[in-house]
Amino acid sequence: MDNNTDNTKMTTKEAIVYESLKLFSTNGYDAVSTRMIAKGVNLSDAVIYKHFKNKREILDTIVTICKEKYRAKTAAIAPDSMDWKMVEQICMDIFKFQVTDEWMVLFRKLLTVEQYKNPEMGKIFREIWIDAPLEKLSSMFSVLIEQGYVKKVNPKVLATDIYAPFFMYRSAEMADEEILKILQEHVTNFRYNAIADESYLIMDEKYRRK
Amino acid sequence: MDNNTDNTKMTTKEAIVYESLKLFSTNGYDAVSTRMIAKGVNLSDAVIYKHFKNKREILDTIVTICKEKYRAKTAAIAPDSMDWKMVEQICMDIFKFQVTDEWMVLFRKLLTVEQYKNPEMGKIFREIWIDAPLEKLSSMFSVLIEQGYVKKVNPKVLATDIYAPFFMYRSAEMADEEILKILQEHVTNFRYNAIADESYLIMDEKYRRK
DNA sequence: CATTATAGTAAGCGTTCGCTTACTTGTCAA
DNA sequence: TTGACAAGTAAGCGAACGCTTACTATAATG
Repeated sequence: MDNNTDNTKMTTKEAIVYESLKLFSTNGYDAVSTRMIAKGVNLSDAVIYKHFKNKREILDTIVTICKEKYRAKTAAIAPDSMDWKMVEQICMDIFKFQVTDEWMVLFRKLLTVEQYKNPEMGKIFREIWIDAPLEKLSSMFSVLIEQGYVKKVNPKVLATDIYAPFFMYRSAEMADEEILKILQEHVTNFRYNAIADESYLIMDEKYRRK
Repeated sequence: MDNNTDNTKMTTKEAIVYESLKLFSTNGYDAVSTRMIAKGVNLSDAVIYKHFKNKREILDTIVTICKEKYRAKTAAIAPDSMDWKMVEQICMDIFKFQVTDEWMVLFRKLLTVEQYKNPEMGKIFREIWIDAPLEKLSSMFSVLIEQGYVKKVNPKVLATDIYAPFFMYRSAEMADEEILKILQEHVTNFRYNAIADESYLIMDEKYRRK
């Protein structure tokens, strides 16, 4: 499937990048030595410098690759309709991608532990995990409000309200079933509060209130 | 006022702890050398080992001190009444404490960057910044629901909904006025959605709906 | 006044760091 | 066949690491 996690099919350079991402994301950039990385890919540490001019270039390569993976994935999330189901769909797509894709999970951890030391990392962290999701949801709510589906509330507030719990529980590495249950309840409750006119939903059994 | 930030009145040991906290919280434990700490307090690096048996003990001391500061502060937050005003009060008290108190800000950053490397740090991070606030708010909502003030919704969902935005924006180091405005709107909107019977609020001009 | 403990320093120990050098091996086109 | 080159290794460089030692100044105590 995903050859990024299948070490046997990776080139040495790819293996170094992947191993470095794994180590950097839990230990932080400075706490990981080039010898640790080399050991992880069963090579001499000198071979790293055949593929990268220095340690920093490994980190830069990671950032470039992960930003591109993020860009490609989020570009694919294009709403083809604009109703409540789509909001739920977008929410779940974003969340699943952020929690399922191993590179994204590791990249988020890396950005988390490097955000204060490295301002560029902090900027990327905010863009990817806060600003972009809020903006996307915000613009969706704007349309839904205009169409009369959602109550007239500041769309950024709505975006914040629905997204923040995902952000919080995800940061906590607690994505077990109890959390998913709470998040599901949260979305249901949010829908109940936000929707102005549910007649356009009543067609779908799934959304019918008890 | 707070002698923790007044270096002139600190003992050498206190100065070392404070300087270490500042450095650890932005750079991470491993990326900070004992020589950097010593330079920060204008002393020879050897003097650190007159006060601490090793580098790790500085970190342990920081954790002990900050956990105690946290415990003392949150123990002081005891609701004397149980109405909506109190919920807002608790929310704001927790938030202000978490954003204003310099030791808590630095400690939160430290836990953030060390949470994956050090499981104990991860545990403390979740306890202080997620579990404890959710539990506190949750129990308050339970009472308010029982009293009929708040709609019958899972109290943990309510706690999540009101607290998560504070968590998210705070993690992002974005506590500027625009964020505070959004958070204020968020609380207002939450109140509007959650309250079952607003007659007990109507006495207070502040809460009267337009 | 002599003693003792505390808080500081300069120097340096052994180890690990990022990185380089000199060298070997395998591959593949001319 | 050979020659060029990419991909690997062992060894080691200078610097920085955590930490120790030997020593000094100061202040309190018997």
